[in-house]
Amino acid sequence: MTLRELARHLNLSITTVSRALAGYDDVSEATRARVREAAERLGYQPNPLGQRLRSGRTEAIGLVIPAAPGHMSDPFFLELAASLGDRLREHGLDLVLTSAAPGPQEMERYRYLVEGRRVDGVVVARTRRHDERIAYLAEKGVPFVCHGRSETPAVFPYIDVDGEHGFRIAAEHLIRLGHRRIGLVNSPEELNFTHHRVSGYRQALEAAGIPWDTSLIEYGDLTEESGYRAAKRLLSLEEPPTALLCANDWMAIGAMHAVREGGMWPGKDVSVVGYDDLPVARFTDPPLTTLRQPIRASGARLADMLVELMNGAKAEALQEVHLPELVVRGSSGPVAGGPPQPPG
Amino acid sequence: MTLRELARHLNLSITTVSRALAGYDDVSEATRARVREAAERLGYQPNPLGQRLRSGRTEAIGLVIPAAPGHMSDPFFLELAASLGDRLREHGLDLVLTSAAPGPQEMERYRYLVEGRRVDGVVVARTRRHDERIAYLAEKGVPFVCHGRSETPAVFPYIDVDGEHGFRIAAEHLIRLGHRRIGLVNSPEELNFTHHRVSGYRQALEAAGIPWDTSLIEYGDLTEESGYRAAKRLLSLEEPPTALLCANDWMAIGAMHAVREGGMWPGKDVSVVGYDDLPVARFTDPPLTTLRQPIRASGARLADMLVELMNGAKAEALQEVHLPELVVRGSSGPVAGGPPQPPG
DNA sequence: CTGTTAGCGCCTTCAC
DNA sequence: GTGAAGGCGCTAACAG
Repeated sequence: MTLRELARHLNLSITTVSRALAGYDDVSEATRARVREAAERLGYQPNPLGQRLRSGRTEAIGLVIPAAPGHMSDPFFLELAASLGDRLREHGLDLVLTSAAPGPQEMERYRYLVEGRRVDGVVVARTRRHDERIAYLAEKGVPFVCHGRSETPAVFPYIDVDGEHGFRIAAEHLIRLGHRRIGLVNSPEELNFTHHRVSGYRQALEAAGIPWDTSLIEYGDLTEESGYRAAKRLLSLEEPPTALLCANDWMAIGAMHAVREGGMWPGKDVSVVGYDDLPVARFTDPPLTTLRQPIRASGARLADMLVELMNGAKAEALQEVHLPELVVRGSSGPVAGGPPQPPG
Repeated sequence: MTLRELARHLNLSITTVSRALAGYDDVSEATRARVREAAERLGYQPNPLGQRLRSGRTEAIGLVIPAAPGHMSDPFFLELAASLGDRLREHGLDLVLTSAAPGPQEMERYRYLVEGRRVDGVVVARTRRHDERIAYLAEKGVPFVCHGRSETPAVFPYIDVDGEHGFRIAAEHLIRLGHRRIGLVNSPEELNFTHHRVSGYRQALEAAGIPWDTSLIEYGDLTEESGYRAAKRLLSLEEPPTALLCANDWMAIGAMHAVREGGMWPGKDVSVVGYDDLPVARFTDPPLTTLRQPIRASGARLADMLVELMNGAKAEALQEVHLPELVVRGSSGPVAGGPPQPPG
């Protein structure tokens, strides 16, 4: 059922039908009613292909998940994608999804979306400190919004969670429990939030007069496995930490496993703190102390921001930083008499 | 840069340029070379909007994740979506993603995609025994493929994992370890795989001469929370099970938590088995015995199937059932002397 | 108030 | 080997 067919049924011109349905006020109420009724009855739906060619807009937004398949156990991205997709649909936009591990292939995906004119805008997730994607999109002048800030020189809308605040309150929490050797199971250095978090951690240490010790920092790639390995390394130090601050819940779960393997108890011998408050965090043993981020709300807000941007809003006015909230559970507890024995 | 502009640059007609680029052989090699070079140099890319209107195809495939935002911690869907998206792109198709909890809103999403002509085909995930979505798509004649079978009367391509086999070998494993009271932390009854799995479980019991006891079956909704609750109920039976077979890893994690809370040890007092082999399964304490499904490969294969279907392949020829593999870890072990004491 | 006309960018008969 | 013309479905400027 096309506009033309509908018009023929009604003995009207295509134009009139189009305008009647679009709600123009230069069409008589009688005609409009007749058109509406017929459209309803015959199940007319405008063909988006025609509308899109006409308007030059694809009515689609792109999202490239920055992880290779097989390494995306992170529900974070699913929540983000789903909430984005849902809210975008309310704005009449489709969400087009692909994935690619950071690197040349990832940039190729962006070029495909942008230069192949497959989307009107883009959402960038998990920003990096120096972010090629942002530089590219800014240069091309494509509307885009980011989950996370970046030091890449460009002005763009973003939502971020204040990782500095997060790690500061988490470290303060541990310090209050008596911990003075707090290991960091850190995220990759290239990620933008890594720096904010480290600096929050540092602030808490300084305020408590605890010396800065780089041997207490180990890096992982946000997977359980990498958290496990990083924790292993930290726990085998001569003077091991009594607490582990981890950059996400997955690494915290890996870290707890390492603690267990060392014959110690998370929350008793070694405290462990995560980040994200995934649903699973309530069900680990012991349940995980962690920082809660509002993922779902962020997705919806990012969708709104992108629409506002495309409608001409200023990027400067579309920048938000939210505070994470510390959720204390059993995996963090008072420091034990002395530091725990190293494993083995 | 449009075809017309490119043609003008070359002093050629649009037709010739179009055909030169499309590889028709009725264009001279010299012209073709000239056209190719200019297209390259000027960065010509065909506008998909024009192609789509012309061909009547949207070049997009829809996926509606059957879960409300906030309840989709299931990395399964992310893996599926990402692997689908990547492979579809190789076929020149975009993946359009939304989500909706099963129910009227979900059907509305499908209608939006299909009747709104926003996609050429659809992927249905987590099929249900009687599946409205399948009935709808079959009736509309839209090309679609499913992850999972269904009893809904329709012939369609699918990939499924043999849950009957899975739960049978898992139950056999537990029986070999001496368990005779094996509780089921089951998935929702409306899901198609639930029945296959229960029947595999039943077969194993029968083969071992263990009587069927419906009080050992509790239902959850695949979240940790529901697994926790179901396990609580089972463990508070007068004669509690010594092993818990769970329909996915999340519920298994919830179940292990319940076991712990009852002062018992997963893998010692009560064995726990999951399903999916999520990355996290290696890092729980104890690590989780579970059934491994090839999710990533399934996504890619589903994309291929859908393309084949749209190219005229018979649906009957596109139906595959894969075998899951039992991965034995520490959460399952020999039955303890007697049944464990109920908690509290 | 309604209809005619044109054009978005592409592809594909058909004619030369 | 190449060009002209038409049309996919829609909207909007412009007449009447």
